[in-house]
Amino acid sequence: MARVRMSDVAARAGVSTATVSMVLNGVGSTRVSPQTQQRVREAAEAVGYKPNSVARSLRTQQTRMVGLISDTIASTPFAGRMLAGANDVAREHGHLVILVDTEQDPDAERQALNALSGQQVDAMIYASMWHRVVEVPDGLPEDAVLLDCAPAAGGRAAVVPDEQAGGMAAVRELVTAGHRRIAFLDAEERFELVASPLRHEGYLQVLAEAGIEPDPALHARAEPVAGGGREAAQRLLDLPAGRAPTAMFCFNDRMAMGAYAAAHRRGLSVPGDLSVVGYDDQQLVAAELDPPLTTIALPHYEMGRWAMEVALGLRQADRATPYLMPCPVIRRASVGPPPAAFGD
Amino acid sequence: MARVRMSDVAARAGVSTATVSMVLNGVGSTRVSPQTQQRVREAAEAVGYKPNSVARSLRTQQTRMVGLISDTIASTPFAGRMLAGANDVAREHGHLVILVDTEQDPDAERQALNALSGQQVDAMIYASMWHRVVEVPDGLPEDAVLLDCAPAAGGRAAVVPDEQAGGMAAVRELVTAGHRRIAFLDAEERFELVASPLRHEGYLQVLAEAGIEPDPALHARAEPVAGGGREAAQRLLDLPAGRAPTAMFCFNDRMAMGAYAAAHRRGLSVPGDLSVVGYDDQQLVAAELDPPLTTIALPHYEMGRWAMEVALGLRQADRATPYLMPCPVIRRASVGPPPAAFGD
DNA sequence: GTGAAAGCGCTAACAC
DNA sequence: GTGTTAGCGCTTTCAC
Repeated sequence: MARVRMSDVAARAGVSTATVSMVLNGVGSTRVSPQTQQRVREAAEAVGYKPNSVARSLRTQQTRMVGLISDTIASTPFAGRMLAGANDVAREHGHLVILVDTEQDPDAERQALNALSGQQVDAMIYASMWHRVVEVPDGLPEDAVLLDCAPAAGGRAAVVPDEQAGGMAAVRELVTAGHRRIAFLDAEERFELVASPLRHEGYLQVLAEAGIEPDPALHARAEPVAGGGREAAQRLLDLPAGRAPTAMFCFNDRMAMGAYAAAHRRGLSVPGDLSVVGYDDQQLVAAELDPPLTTIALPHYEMGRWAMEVALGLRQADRATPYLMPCPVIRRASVGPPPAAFGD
Repeated sequence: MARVRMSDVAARAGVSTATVSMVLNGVGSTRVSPQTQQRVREAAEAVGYKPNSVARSLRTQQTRMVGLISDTIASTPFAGRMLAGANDVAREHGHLVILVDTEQDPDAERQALNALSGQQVDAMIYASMWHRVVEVPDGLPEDAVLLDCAPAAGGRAAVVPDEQAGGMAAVRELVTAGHRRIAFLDAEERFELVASPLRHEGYLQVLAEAGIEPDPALHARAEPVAGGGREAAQRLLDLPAGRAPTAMFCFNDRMAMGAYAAAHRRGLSVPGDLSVVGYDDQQLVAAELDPPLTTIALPHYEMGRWAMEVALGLRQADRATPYLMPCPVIRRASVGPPPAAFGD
């Protein structure tokens, strides 16, 4: 079954292809008579006409496709939400997204850039699967939008999570519950996570607001995984009574998972004896922990939407500094008042 | 900066566009003189020529793009691996993938199908983000490949995990370690997971091979999440000594996480007192548990590759029955011999 | 060994 | 109101 073309519709309706084109694109609504329009539509329906977007793209010079280059779609559970956000906006506006995963290979990146520009995509998004600062590859169009990463050199539309505000929100949960000895289980510096100093800054700021003197002993660092969190938490819990924390703000949910383990090992209950706040809102971890973890969500879906909106010109972006997307707090059950013994 | 076309290269090299086309596509290598080829290549380089694939596609009637329709990319941590597999193969063969997420909305599905066929994609993959049986939407091309789902009506190329073999492998781990009282923490029937009866079948089969009489009391069902796993495990552990299991094969890693919790609550250690095997190999759960969980991996990456290979015609598929992709066992540290008390 | 010319399926000036 | 026509940028016969 050969594809039916516009000329087939035109022939059947007894009009020219120009007329068919106008009618089907709603352009000549005022110019073409209603009867003709009717006839054209019926003919199109009858022969099962489907426009060929390749031909249209060649003619109009726009493809209604946007390229999305990502460094590693596979290894992060967040990728999906980001793609979903971008995808939704694209679909809402009649666009398709071409996904290319470069796996952090500069070669693949160049190739992808070439392929996409050859494909004449209308816009491009360059996405990182975790918040970082990137060296923008040359060849990336000026108007490409950076998603979950900030350009080392600046001057580009970009969106990243507002980590500092997120850190503040996390610590506020704890301060509000009455805690004064609040630890920060941070990632080790060698991981070079841009979120790390930002969240720490937020932590310090809220302590200051609350008039709490930050205790350097309460700023622990470890590998940002469950095991690291457990070790760090154990060290903290080993502090002499009165100096030990009654609450922990963890760099991520996995470390929080470790903090739970450390507490349980010494017979402490969460949140009875120890309150815990995580970061990331990783479904598989945060929601399944017992008790469910209060945490700060990374706004991946929203960032995906934002990036696509800017890419499609639906929204203006300030190229001077990345847009900071708020990180909402997800209240579950791991925060409570400090135990009476440490009450004051 | 206007795009440079083939005619620009031709002009600069002093040849016709036909010649440029041949040279750049390596078609006329025998026909065009080496000198001319050289000149053309230099000219192309000099003016920074990038072929316009839209025009090429219109002419050649193939776009080197494959459409990948998925039902929910967002909500599963596995989506990424599947996409990565498909993407890798596509890239290895000079293709691009257009990703469309329909969020299980039949309307969006129809739209996506239309958009992709209008886009003249060379092939199509229809992916489910968890193993199920699907009603294939009409309009899906005959030669589309189903990924992680089986067509209700049959007759299509499809790939799904070999759940039964996976179940067998899991239970074999336990039998080999010396266990005879092995429980299966299954998902409740209301979830209608096609994997569930298949894994159960594998479980029964290995018990039979090992000459172990299956005890219906050891086939527990619960919601396939951590909480469900914990409850089911508790019930099992409540069985009178001698009837209680020394090992548990859990429908998924989250339930296994619950089984750990149940064991810990009653002071049992894993794997000292209780051996546990999961399913899925969810990185954030399986690897971070303490001790790390022995589990069966879902071969998402491989299935993604397989689907793309079939889609691109690099591999033949039997349309009569879905291809069963093996699920490898991932040995970590949650399996050991049964405790001496229950030794025999 | 190279070029001229037709045409992929569509849109948009411009005629009438 | 509707049709004619000229391309969009490329590939590919066919002529020379």
